[in-house]
Amino acid sequence: MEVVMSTKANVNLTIPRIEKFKCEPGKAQAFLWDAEVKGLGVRATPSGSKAFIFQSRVNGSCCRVVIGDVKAWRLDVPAGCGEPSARKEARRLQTLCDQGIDPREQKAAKKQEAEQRKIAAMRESVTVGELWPRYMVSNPTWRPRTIEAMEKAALAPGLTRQRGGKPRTPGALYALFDVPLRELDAAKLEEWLQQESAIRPAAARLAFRFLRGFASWCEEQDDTKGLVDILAFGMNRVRKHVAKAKVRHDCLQREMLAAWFKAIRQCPNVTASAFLQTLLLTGARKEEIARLRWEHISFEWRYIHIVQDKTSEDGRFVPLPPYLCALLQSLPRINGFVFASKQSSTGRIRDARARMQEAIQMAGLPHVTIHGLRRSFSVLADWTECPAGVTRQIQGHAAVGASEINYKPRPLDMLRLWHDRIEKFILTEAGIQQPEAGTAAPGLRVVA
DNA sequence: CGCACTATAGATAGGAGAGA
DNA sequence: TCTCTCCTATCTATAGTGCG
Repeated sequence: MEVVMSTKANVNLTIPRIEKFKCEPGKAQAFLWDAEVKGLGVRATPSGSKAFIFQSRVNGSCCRVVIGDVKAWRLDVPAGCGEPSARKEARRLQTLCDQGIDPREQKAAKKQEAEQRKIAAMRESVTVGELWPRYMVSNPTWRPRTIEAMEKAALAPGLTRQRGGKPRTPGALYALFDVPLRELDAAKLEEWLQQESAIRPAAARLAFRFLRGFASWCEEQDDTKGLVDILAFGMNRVRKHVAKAKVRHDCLQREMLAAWFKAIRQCPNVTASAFLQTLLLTGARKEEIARLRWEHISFEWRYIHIVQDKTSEDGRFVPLPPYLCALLQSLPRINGFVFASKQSSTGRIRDARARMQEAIQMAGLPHVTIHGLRRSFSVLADWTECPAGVTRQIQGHAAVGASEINYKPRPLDMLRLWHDRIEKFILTEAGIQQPEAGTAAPGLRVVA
């Protein structure tokens, strides 16, 4: 684009002249050029703003640069004075142009430099807590449960419990929120882990994993790359402060079955009683059973359809052995849930631990958790010499080993054969009168 | 193939609160 | 009063993955 030069004769710029100078009505802009310094001028616009500009040619093309507002810049300063002025600036720009340097490029370069300095300053000081919110929204594949756990790890102090009014304890990660990313090194991690592991080892372990994920993410971001000492997370001196996960082994052994069944069958809460027995007799996960609906059970074909979770997946089909079949059939139909509760907001059983403990106590047994019932199923199944793969499939474990990973799911009939045996074994050990071994359901092959 | 490790999902424990 | 829910803190289990 060609720059139109002013037709007006150059005048000696003075402060009064600049003040009087105005953009004529109807014109977009007006120029007043200095006679003393070549290229220096004042540009007025209809709105009344006036700025010193510099206009010249560099490498054959026009070049106009805004020096600044006339109110901000002085026209001239006495010789030898260090202060900046419009005339000085224009002379400087002219020398650049004479050298073939485009002042606009120089300006852009300076601007970029300033931005880089700003980023550098940010990098110097940005803290874990400042970046954490960005990290939290960075991965849309995280499930709600994961996000909840991460939020809890990052929980700030000052909140009150919804029940009881006590203060909530801050998350294990929160202690690091003030730490600049640059200072998140092995020593810092060690110090933090030592403190947190002493109070709540498992929570600290979880928080450490979240932090590690966060650190990898920081490495992937352009503006935070290279700030975290990512190797520190793998160092032995750090990792030795991460507590090992403990493994639970509590389980009902065969010789405990009689006492446990006797106690649990006396439980006045028939729903809780049936729920706990179902857990033992299917080896399923607590929540899988708790969310069972009547339409998931076929008494005709004797199977239970265990739905994966609310998301999708069609889950798995497990057999419904005779005793369990009769037990579930006897339950009252209160709502859509097999293990219904009138009090629960979800409409289904929430927590059967109290009944479990009661039974354990009544039976004089050692402590067994509800998840222990799931463990018990596979231990008890071993007594029937049921193939491990069958037990895993009934329980919904992942397939193990190459032969099973590419496996063809066993037909429900085969599972039923074993499942009936397992149930029979458990009930015999428990000394329970068993229902007539009625007609087995016709072969229903389900390719799940 | 087996193991170790990470990421994700879910369970246990304790206790306050509320309804029958 | 009893029994169950449900909130919170804490811990464990399982799937997925990479490596020797």
